[in-house]
Amino acid sequence: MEPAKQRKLSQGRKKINIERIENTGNRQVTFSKRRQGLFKKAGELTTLCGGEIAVITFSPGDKAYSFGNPSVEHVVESLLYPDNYTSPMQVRVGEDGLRRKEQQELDEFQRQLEAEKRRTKRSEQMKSGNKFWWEMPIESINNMGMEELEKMRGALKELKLNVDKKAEEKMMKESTSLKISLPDPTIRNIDDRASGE
Amino acid sequence: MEPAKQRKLSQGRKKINIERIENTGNRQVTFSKRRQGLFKKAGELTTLCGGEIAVITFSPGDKAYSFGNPSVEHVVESLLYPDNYTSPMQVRVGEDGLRRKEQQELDEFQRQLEAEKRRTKRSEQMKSGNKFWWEMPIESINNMGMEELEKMRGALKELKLNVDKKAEEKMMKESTSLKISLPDPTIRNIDDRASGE
DNA sequence: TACTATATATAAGT
DNA sequence: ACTTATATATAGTA
Repeated sequence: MEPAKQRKLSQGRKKINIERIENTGNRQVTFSKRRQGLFKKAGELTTLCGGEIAVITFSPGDKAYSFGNPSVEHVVESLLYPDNYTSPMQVRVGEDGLRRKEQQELDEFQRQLEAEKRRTKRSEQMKSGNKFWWEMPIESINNMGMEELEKMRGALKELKLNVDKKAEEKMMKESTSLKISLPDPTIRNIDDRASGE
Repeated sequence: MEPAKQRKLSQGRKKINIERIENTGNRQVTFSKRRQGLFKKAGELTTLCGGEIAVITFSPGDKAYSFGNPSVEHVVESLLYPDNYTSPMQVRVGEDGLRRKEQQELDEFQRQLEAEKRRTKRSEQMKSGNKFWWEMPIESINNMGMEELEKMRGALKELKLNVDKKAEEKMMKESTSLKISLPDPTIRNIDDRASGE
């Protein structure tokens, strides 16, 4: 009744050495599978142990994948800005219930932005240089839609005012004991070339 | 022939549900084991497939662990600044030779700043909602040192100019065919815990 | 920490 | 994408 069984359906998993897989197709498949496995484990780890985690990888094809709990950004910033420094991205909005809806729109938009940034292919070398969050890549501004641009514009204006104000306050307060001078000239130079004000 | 076997040396691995481990000691042990496993897998992935990877986790005790190839910083930056982006502070200082030196001082200083921040231990908070970084509240501005403040001020000004400019460009261009909406359906690879590609 | 029985991940093959 | 045999990871225990 039974048809002759073909020898073995599979030889099962074989042992492999941990070294670069030369076959391109194979490499991609393996990356895909293992990335999934890795993300799954990462998720399990946080669920089981309650820590935070971020995993970021670039595929051989240079595409970015990431997994994060609570979010990649959160974890990365926790690493970059330890201490009680309140992370700009994570600032509390709490008591002002009014903003919640707006908030969600923004979050959604942020996801888009991030995604868009990631979508682009990155180039080989990253010159040294350190970037701060408030040095937003011009590129991502280019990618913004009108609506978002306007929102940002308004917020930025307000923010700038606050910063200017604080800067001056501190300047007054610390001017006596301040030794460094991250001097105005430097900054003005930059202003100059852009604004011509 | 055999002496009575002591029950079993081990019942072996038991199945567990993926949910928070309440027992503290257990949780720590599990974190430790699984973190090791995760990092190992991460390493294998890059070796096998040649991509890049960064894994960052905070233990339940809030200690930071990370694994990266070639390095965490490299990968994180690749994610944040995909293209051959040059930060605003470094942009086009070229034509005016005079500014180069200042530029370098600034960069160096910034590096130090960042290093210093990293040294500190982070605290636990940041529970409630997020806002966009460009809607940074005053409280975090208050926490900034003078140097950082000044630097931010410069960058911010430039950023604002860029945004203003872009906003106006777009305004012109899109005023006829207003169809803002969030672009692009094709961003699958991010925040996509489960599915594969 | 070290051990082992078992749960899970996954290399090949289809 | 799906399957299967096997390699690996790991929960509970000593």
